[in-house]
Amino acid sequence: MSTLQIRLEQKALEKTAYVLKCVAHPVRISIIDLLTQRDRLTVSQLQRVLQIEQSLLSHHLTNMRDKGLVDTQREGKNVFYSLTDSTITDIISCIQSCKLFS
Amino acid sequence: MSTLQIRLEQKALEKTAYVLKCVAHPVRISIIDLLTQRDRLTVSQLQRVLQIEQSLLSHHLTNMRDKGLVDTQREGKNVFYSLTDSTITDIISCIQSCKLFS
DNA sequence: CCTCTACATGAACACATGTTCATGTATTGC
DNA sequence: GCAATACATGAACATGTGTTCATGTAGAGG
Repeated sequence: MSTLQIRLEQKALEKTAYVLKCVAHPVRISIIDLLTQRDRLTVSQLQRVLQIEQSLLSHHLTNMRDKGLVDTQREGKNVFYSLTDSTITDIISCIQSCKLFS
Repeated sequence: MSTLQIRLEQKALEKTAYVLKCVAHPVRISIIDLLTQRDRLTVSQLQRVLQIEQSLLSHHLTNMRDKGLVDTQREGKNVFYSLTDSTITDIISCIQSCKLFS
């Protein structure tokens, strides 16, 4: 029997919690779900589906961008959002397969 | 091209966010990590490894219990904590394989 | 240059969360 | 019954988060 210890470094723990906290919101989970379906979407496109106030959506997107979850590209008047790391999707499907969450 | 829509029901979204929010904390991630290594652990055992105040740990554990992440069994003076759903572990390993989190 | 569209930002607020400290409760052994 | 161990709980506080509202900026078209 090996000694019991935390298998993650402090830094990794904090980063993980930091990013997970950002995922842990209904609107932001929806955004991730939508971005796995379309690769990239404008704010307006997201807003049409999510049916929330433009500024609220913008705050959420800025939040996700700050934490490195999404990237942006401006094209004319539009700003396209996309997932920086598509493996984030795995977390969503992982969650869905978890009885705890249903 | 199919129409764009959120593939999760509102209830599922909320439950997912609710539980994820609970996972998203360094101490609680550590607890999950430790409980995947040992199946069940007492508060004192956890405290020895985590090196945090007893009451703080207890609050975190109560929190996790309220949200259905862990179960408890009392045996004499000890209370054993265990994961209710071992698939929660998948989220942790999923996170670790995700570049975003390192 | 004006206006419209698309998006971002900042202040303000209500509310949730993390932590500490003090105290409470359950079980065991004497 | 008393003390010690193991754990839980509650109040209080600081800090963080989600949301709204008002306003700002950037690009396109006329």
